[in-house]
Amino acid sequence: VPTSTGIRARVRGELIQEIKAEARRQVAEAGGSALSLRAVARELGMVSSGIYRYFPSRDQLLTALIIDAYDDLGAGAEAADATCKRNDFAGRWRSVCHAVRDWALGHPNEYALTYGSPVPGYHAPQDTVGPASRSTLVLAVILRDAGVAGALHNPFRPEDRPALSTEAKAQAAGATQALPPPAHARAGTVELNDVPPDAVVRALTAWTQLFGFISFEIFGRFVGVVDDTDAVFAQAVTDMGAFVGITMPARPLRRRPRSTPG
Amino acid sequence: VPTSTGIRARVRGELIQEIKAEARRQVAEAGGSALSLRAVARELGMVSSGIYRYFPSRDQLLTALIIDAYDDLGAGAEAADATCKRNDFAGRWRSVCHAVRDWALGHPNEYALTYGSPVPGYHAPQDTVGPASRSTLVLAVILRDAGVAGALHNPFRPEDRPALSTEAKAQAAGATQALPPPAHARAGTVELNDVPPDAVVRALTAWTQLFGFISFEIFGRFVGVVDDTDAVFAQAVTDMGAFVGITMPARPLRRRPRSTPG
DNA sequence: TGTACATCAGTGAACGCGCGTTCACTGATGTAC
DNA sequence: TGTACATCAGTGAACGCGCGTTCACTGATGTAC
Repeated sequence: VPTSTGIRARVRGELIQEIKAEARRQVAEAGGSALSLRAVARELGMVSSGIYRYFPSRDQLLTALIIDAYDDLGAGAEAADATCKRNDFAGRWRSVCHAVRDWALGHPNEYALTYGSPVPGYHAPQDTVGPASRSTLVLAVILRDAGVAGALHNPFRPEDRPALSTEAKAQAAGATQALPPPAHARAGTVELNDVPPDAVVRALTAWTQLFGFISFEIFGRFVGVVDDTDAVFAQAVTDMGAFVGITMPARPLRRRPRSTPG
Repeated sequence: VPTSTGIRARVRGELIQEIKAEARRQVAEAGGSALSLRAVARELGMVSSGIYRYFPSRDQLLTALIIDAYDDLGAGAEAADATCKRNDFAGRWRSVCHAVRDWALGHPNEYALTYGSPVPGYHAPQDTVGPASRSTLVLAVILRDAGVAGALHNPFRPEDRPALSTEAKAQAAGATQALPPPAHARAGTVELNDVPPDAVVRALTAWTQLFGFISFEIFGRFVGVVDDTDAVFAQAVTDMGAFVGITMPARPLRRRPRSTPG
């Protein structure tokens, strides 16, 4: 019976987790480029070369962290989506957007690792693209569901409604096909056939806005301009939801807990 | 006569420019954290310690580059704005947004330096905040001018118009006051008294969208999703201009020149 | 115009640091008969 | 159940690298009388 092999494998798995946890701690403190195998080993009471039993190189450890971060964010987005009634598209949109921001503010350096400028000298391998799209896919599914339910309307007054260029329309069709199947095969490929192309383009725009806001907040762009970022973010989520075409009823502001200084 | 002193000062100034140019080249190639005083000196045929005659530390050289980058971007935005008739708010909005993106795509690593995740171990000093706000100020002035001219309308159909939370409204008032005077004192403080608070909040949202899109494009988020980023960006600029409240007439797509592979 | 002195640019050696990765090794843990 | 062997985890020394910064120095360039 290979139970003894199982024990070795389990211990090995646990140590891999410990290494990642310590590496994550370092990334959280000083950013991705500060990740050092020697420092990780030191902290674990190990000699530096010992790490090589578990990760073949620094880059592979970094890759593992990045994949975990994407998966963590994606799981958070999926969980936030799951708390809402399926036909409450405004609620789902809000819930997922706030979950993405909450995760980012809770893990600023992991956010920087995944959505900031790439770590110098590191190039992401193919394995990251599945997990990377997981959170985006949640938003895409909301869009699709709203489209299928006929709950997407162009929200602009006729006289203010911008024309959709033929080139942008073509891109909307392309993006519809391009959505990859989710990492853990929770669902099949997302088809956006029931979403009008102008709404697809506005959704792409909203997608960039969501992460643009979060990046600005984490990288300090709002200092001296906006202090109550909770309020402005919530308003932006509402406005952009409406912009995409979801009807967004008013809702009281839910705040993030703030850490109280000693 | 101090003309001889003048000569020394001029030569000194030129070498400072050469050092910055070489440093910029390195940043453009490998990112901000790869900037090395030794490498700069080497490339200039100088011994590494010689640099210290011109910059007291690596961080100060990096700061100089960052300030230059902000100023370059800001000057580009101002120039783009200046090409338009003052009351052509749609044209000014488009022109400035495209100028910001053009600059960013032309200087991806300087963009990463300024709008990406902060360089590890580096903390930006106070001198950068003036230049940093220069490009933003151009957008703010367009918003103000449109407001003063009565050219801002809430573009949403009444039934899709999101409510403005009282907290967000308060932030709009704050942001109005907070806009700093421009770096080179081209104009006084920008007052947004004639811009309705909901439009101010939507403008903040559009601001984050602009840089969010550019960051996604430069950091490779669109790979496999959108290929004609020119088209989608132009559409996003149009849609977001309308979202803010500017009437955006249709306009043919102007493309960025693409580099043709050898 | 000519000399004495001060300023400044650039040199070269050195300090001390931490890094990723390799390699031959020692024991301990598990496997097969 | 007991022994012989293979696997694997972790060690410790070493290689070679590039970095930021300091410091005492040598000449050349400019200044003052």
